[in-house]
Amino acid sequence: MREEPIRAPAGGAPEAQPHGQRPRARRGEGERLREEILAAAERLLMETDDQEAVSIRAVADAVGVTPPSIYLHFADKQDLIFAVCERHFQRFDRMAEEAAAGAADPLDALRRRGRAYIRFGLENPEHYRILFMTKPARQPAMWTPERMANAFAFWNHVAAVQACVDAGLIRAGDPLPIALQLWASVHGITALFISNPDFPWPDRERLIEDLLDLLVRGTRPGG
Amino acid sequence: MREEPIRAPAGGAPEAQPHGQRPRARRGEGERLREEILAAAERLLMETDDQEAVSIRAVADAVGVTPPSIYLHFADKQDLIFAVCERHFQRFDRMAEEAAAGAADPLDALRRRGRAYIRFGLENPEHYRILFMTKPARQPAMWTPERMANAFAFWNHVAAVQACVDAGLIRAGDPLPIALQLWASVHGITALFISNPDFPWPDRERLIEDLLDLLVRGTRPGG
DNA sequence: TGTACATCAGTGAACGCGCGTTCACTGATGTAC
DNA sequence: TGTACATCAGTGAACGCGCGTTCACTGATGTAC
Repeated sequence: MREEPIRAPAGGAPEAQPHGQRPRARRGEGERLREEILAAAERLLMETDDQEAVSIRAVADAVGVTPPSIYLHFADKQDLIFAVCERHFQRFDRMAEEAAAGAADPLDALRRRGRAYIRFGLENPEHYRILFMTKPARQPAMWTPERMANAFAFWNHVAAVQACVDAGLIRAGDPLPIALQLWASVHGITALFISNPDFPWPDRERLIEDLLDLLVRGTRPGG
Repeated sequence: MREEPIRAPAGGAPEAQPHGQRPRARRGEGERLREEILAAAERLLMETDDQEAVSIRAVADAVGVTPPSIYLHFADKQDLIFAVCERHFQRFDRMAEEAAAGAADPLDALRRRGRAYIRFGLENPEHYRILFMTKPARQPAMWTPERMANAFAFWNHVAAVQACVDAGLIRAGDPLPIALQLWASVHGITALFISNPDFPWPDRERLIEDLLDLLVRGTRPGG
């Protein structure tokens, strides 16, 4: 069942000529195309869950523009793909905050953040893979550690660890290494699930909760 | 500094004709080519640390054979690449056993195994990436969970956890979930280091040891 | 108010790319009788 | 002992592939004077 390449609706025109569907932006409004490209690429990535299906040509087609136009707004394909994922992950920050909102105490909040992290990764596996599992050689030049850290609200995570330390729920000390260790662990289970869905995992939810238990016990003070 | 494609030494012949370097195997000895292909591919993968550089053509050239010959022994490229990595990882089993050999107690042995796992992954990042971080769609058809589990001596790992349970060093219960949680965590830090070497990690060795500490504390009995 | 000019937002066509894989074939080796 | 035949271990040539990206160009919009 082959589908036609996705195109923007042709409006009211009964016979829309190729690429005529989209009116050229006025001067100073070139940024609008950037938004349309991001939206089209995001939709393609969600539909296919495969970054290779999000070709420059497919995105251009979806927007109603020719391929070279993409390069007016993005340095190359990886730059576009990462921008799409980065923008998508802005939702994670909000979700983590919401998850932590009803927490009984700082430790419970940290736990809920971890659960939200894993869940968000599993719900958006291709986005997750692109941002956190791409080999360095394929990362765009402008993909800095700071951008990556922001993508999953790393500093809020560190603050959540600090709150536990302040409340005496995690052994005293620099929260940064502990935050990194916890991140590594929840990344690990997320990444394994994503890359190896057919591994004979026991109940996933249970495994996640047990891992969170283990991590919480491991960070207890007075160890 | 471009290099010529790697070729097998031409022996003593002053003018070796193309593909004439390698004598055709006798009947029943076709398996020898399989070994030579694996060896050449392994060498290419080690030299380049990039599975895309290990092309069918490059491997065939290195062996002194034409590309279609590869398909006499491997279903496709992924099948070859995974076979190379799987074979390479057989060394890990031995390394883990050696690492555990001098342990003071079963918990120390488990810890040493974890350290060896991370180290082996970091020393062979492309192999590790291929076996444990490849997306399902790119895994060869015959890459089963059993083969993956064997690749990193999973059942020895489970036995090491069981030994801790038996010695009362890990809380009683099914060792399998605990083994999976520990695996996920050490995978996490390995994978993060591999995919994000430029992240501003604090001292890596320290971070690894701290994570292992955390995991050991988290599995303690009487929590 | 008119107009030469600059700039912006795109277009159209093509390049270059080596790659994985397939297909029909061959020449040497062994084997049945 | 000779020979027709089967089989094994390869070869040679080509297909198909859409892809990312670049380059020279254009037409509409705005602006200085």
